[in-house]
Amino acid sequence: MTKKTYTIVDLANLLGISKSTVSRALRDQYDVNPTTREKVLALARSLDFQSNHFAAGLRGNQSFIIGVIIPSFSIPFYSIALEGIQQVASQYGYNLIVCQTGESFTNEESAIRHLTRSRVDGLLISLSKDTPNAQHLLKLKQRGVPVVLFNRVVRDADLPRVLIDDYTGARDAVSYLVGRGHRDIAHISGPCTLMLGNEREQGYLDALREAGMESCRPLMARSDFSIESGKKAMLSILNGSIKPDAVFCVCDAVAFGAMEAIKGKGLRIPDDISVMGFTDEPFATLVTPSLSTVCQPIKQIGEMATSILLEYIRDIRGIHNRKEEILETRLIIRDSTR
Amino acid sequence: MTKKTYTIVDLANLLGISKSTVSRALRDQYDVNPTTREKVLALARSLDFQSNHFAAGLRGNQSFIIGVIIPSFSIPFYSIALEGIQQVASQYGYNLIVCQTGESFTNEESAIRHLTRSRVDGLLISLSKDTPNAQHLLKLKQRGVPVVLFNRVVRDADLPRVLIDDYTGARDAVSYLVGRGHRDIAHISGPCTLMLGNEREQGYLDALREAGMESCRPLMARSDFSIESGKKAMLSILNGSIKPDAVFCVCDAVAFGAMEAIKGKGLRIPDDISVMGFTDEPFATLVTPSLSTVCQPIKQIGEMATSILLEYIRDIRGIHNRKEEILETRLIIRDSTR
DNA sequence: GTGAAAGCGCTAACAA
DNA sequence: TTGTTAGCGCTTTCAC
Repeated sequence: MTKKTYTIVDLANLLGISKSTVSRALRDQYDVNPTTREKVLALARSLDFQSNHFAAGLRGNQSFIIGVIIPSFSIPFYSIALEGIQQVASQYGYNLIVCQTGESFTNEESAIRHLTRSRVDGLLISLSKDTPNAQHLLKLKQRGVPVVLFNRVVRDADLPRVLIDDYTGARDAVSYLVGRGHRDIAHISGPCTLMLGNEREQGYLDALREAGMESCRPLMARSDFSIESGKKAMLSILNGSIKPDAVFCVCDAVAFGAMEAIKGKGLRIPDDISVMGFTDEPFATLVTPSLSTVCQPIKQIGEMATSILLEYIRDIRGIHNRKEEILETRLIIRDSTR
Repeated sequence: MTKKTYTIVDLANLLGISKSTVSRALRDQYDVNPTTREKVLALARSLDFQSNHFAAGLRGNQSFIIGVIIPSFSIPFYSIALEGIQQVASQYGYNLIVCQTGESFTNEESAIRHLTRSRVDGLLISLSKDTPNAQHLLKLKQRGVPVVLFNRVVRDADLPRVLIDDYTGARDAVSYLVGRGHRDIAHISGPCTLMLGNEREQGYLDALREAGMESCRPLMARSDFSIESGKKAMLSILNGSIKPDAVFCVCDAVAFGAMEAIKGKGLRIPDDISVMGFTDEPFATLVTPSLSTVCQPIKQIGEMATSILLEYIRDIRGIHNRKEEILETRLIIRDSTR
């Protein structure tokens, strides 16, 4: 029933030559008689022959697969980053196996185990919000598995990584709010384990300090990266002792949640409270009012992380020659800030 | 530098037994002396041994990989479906290689070639909007590659598939609008090649007919699945000879675009025009006003497609015993309809 | 209960 | 330029 899938031995027998010659002809990289090569190629085409990637990989001790670990498919940032990752990967003949952790450290660890067992040639990782430290990553490093981190890292993760300048992005955003006359600027920050959360918070604090303003507890709340938690955090600020006239959120999703909370209280955006997000996901333009935010070059982050990983894998760059790439952000003002 | 990765031969040598025994012990599925097994397992644990998936696959002629082809990571439907797919796949020890076509038929064909070359054990496919027919899929079928289609199919695709009842979903939605007193209901439909577009359009037409209303050209426009095209289509309707008091859109993204167009014209939603979407993506609740829509069990679609594919792969169901699964939708009324 | 040996499909010395 | 041969790491007869 099932049509047989051909092997190079089949081709060799059909042509009355050896399988080595077939193998060589197929990869045109060796001295093969042009006539022979043509015959092989023609037969391969007509039989729709596809050489077995895995057998080749087993032999050459590589799988041509890159493992990607992300917190969730449903975070638009990762959808877009994945497009960049896939583009570069497939350009070099690599496939992707993508695992999502659902923001759980345990799942992250098992994903790593899973992928190394599948003998991926390298790993692209964006940490879960629950990941407390980089122990599991350092183990990978010791084992010599090429790893590049992107977007979400923890402080002690001494591995190649592609990040954005979270600190400056946040400081610029808050400075902008200050410049527009806001006095009581609230901040909803991210999980304290991830560097991105700390950096953005520090940017917020420094922007206030530079303006001679005090930061104060009642205007600060912590969330994760979900809409729901953004809503809750905003509510707690709104119910606090000081009424904010602006809020800077650790990410767009949290900003969306904050907007819901603000509207729910019958307050107007931006008249009563300005809202500033971070990332510039596609939906930032679609909410009402459209969201002012700090734009990240998302796709480029994915592309760059992949390029660097491929440099390690293809041994262009020594594995212990750690590389860090910091990309710039850009402030985008829309209608949620006055 | 790089720590060696161990093989079963290493374990065997270390323990002074044969690699066959190690192999058997590791898979606890054969008669192995409990003591021996314990020794093997203990050593494997302490060495952090991970058996080579591909070598096993090469031997057993399977890769434990499922290929997934989707139009784009950035369509929320697929992010969610992917979660369901991954959940079921990993439960059975399968990995996912995901390719996106970017809505291009050419890319779809090359993704298929790519994945079969990688010897995936089966394929989960949702067609691109440009795919004109099912020729390429039938070729897969002839080659005996297990394939399950989901969500987006073309009419002549005689393969196992998981769909929703697009027709009924659409008819119910439009009937609801009729029942709420709307008289001039517009429709923005999808690409005419995909069944989903035709079915939803037919549901729209039949709902009107049942109510004794005429459908008319000026109230119908075609789009793809993008926000931009939804906006453009809505604009063309708005500039037409008949002013609609409601619009039923082929999907949520198109509805978001339509909402932008309507607002841009200074019209109010739902007071002047009601808007109805299809799918119930997460952002349906976040736009203003929140979007009334037809809810699909997205994650369940992914889970079910994967379960069925696995049945074929694991030969529980004969490959020529085609199976079609049609899931129900549910109308969700929010604030975009009056 | 365990070992020896063959073989999955491919690549890469090494010979010819 | 081509063929022979060994072997990647694993599973699975077939003996013992």
